[in-house]
Amino acid sequence: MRASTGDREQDQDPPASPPRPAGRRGPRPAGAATIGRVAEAAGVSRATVSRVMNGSPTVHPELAARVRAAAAALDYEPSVAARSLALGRTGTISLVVPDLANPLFQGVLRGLSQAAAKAGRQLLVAESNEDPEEETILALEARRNSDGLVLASPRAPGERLRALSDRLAPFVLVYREVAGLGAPSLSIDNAAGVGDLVAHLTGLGHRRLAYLAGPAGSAAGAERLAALRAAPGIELTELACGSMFDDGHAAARAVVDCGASAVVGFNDMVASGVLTGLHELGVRVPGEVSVTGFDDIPFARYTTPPLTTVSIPKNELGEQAWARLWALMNGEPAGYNVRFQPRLLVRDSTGPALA
Amino acid sequence: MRASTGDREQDQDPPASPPRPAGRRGPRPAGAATIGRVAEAAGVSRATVSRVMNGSPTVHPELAARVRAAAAALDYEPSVAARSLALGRTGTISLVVPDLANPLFQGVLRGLSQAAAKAGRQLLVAESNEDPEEETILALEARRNSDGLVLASPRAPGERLRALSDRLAPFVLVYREVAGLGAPSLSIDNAAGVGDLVAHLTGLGHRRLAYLAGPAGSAAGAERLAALRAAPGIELTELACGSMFDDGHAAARAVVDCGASAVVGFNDMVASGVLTGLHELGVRVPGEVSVTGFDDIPFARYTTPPLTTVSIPKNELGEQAWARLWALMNGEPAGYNVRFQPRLLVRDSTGPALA
DNA sequence: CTGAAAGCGCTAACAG
DNA sequence: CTGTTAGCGCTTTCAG
Repeated sequence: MRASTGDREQDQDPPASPPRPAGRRGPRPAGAATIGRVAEAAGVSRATVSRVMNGSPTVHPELAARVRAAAAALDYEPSVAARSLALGRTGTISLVVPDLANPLFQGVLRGLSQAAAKAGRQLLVAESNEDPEEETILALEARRNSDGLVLASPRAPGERLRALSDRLAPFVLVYREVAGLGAPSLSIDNAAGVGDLVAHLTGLGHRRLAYLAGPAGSAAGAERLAALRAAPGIELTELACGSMFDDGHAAARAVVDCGASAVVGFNDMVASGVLTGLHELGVRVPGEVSVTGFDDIPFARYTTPPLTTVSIPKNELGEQAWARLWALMNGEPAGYNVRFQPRLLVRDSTGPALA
Repeated sequence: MRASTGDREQDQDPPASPPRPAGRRGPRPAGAATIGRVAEAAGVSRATVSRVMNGSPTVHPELAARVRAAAAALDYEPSVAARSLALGRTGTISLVVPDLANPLFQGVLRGLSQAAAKAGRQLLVAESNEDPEEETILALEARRNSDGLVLASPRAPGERLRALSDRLAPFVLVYREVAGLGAPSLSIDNAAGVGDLVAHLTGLGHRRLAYLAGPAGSAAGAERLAALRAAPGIELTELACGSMFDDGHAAARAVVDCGASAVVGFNDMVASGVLTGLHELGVRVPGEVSVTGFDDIPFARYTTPPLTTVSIPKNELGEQAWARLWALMNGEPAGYNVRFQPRLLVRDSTGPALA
């Protein structure tokens, strides 16, 4: 990367829009239409308007038509707040994640967003910036503004989650399982994923593996490491590493030095980081060393060479979370926890070990 | 990409959580604490509790303490719905985008999310799946559940936006500018970006450029193409192309055939697609042909070679959108539109043209 | 500095 | 099938 140019921004166009009075009282833009006005205009009671607006079939067609006409004429839009108060629900659910830039959470965001939309529910989103304490606060807050919560909190102490459980309910936990929690959880079977990876690698003749360990706090990282340590028939070198591209990039040297024939990255970012690092060092992948990742982020298909990795159902986690939450919100039992089995995706970054 | 293994999912753990009654009335979990109960417990009026909860300084410290104690003892949490109804605002703003998987919108999502959080506001998110019609519906709906809206609607007809303007206000438009709209807009100066790119390329001696055109509907694409056509001193070949990696990948052949010494991608995805395609064809980048992208998505730093591209302030768009919206919500004038000037990022995918 | 009372806009029994 | 009547839980004048 060499240079860069360019200004920041630049104004233009004349201003507009008259300043409207700041602190009004009452929700509506001014003398906006209420159910009462519509009732009056249509010459019926508010109850009838309410029924029409909610599609009750027990209203005489003619009246219904009159009401609809009046509503349209007045540009009537029901007040969500009033509705929530009367109904006791908001029509909204919320999602709290550590980091919106992380593809893992983007996946559940998308899945959840679409599932919720399909059911006509709105979605509130909050991000904790990886702060577990903040996470629980946000969760509480988000929960109060909605009818249910999907929580991704990889690092908050289980104890705290259990303590908050009642106030968060109904909610479902994703990417994690906490013992004794009264909420369903959807998680990933990291051990199985690692198992598949190791089987693939040993099948190709690899014996000496290097592991690019992720950040210390990560529960997923711990599971993956444990599984690796427990894997039979391999000789493991653990290399400290973060979770980002640059961490993997920086580890390339150490990888070649340790003499491993295959390197297992904590996730796809560090894996593509080593990929680049190895390329720079003139080490051929998969010719001289094989590289694997974890997660199958969108980017993983497009590295050179395309990354062999373990795919986890990110979107599906979101969809399933919706299904669970929906059940919970309807008073159905939480049901069994589920642990998704990852899927090995063999691409071109792995090959036979040198004889 | 060769094989794949693995199951889908797998149950475990016994169930739990007693089914609670489905259709109750009233918001709270059951006989939850209301302001009234707290008042009673503290031996004061509801008005006083309200004052305390809202930090009014005009309450006797002792009373305040009693109230707080009672509230804590009862696990009191104010009803957001009731509050919204009485106050006339929800404490929430909303964001509507075509596609949550798009890095452009993820950027404004993050920027907006953080800015709103800093101000103690919640964020509602909705995604239209690229359907302009749906977009406006969602926008209306989202707006009703919040105090303000940030809308990214690259394809909805300007006419429709103008028509809806009143009902959407206060709102701000991002990545786009619509004439005669009563709302501020934050957009990108695509022509300037293209200008920088062309200057860079011609500076390196390139004369024959190929342009990988984006999808037809895109306003940004149109601006970029127009700027390219207007650029002096170059010979331009326009190649049909989409906006995805695979589109760029597929275009590699055509690029070499047309004899251009530099190829300008509609965005970073197609640019990295050609990068890969050219690599496969044995064409050296930037040795034989130079490649540029647009947007500076996170991935762009990590392609081989790293992509020369035009960076646009995605997060900042979100932050600024918040600032504008906040002003609007306080009855301040909409102010001038702003058009962000992109910044050329020269990395390693561009080099001198062959003599 | 505190309490009483009147809503915010909508829904849901319950009569008719 | 329609209207009347109570609220949902909180805020906010307005008196005291």
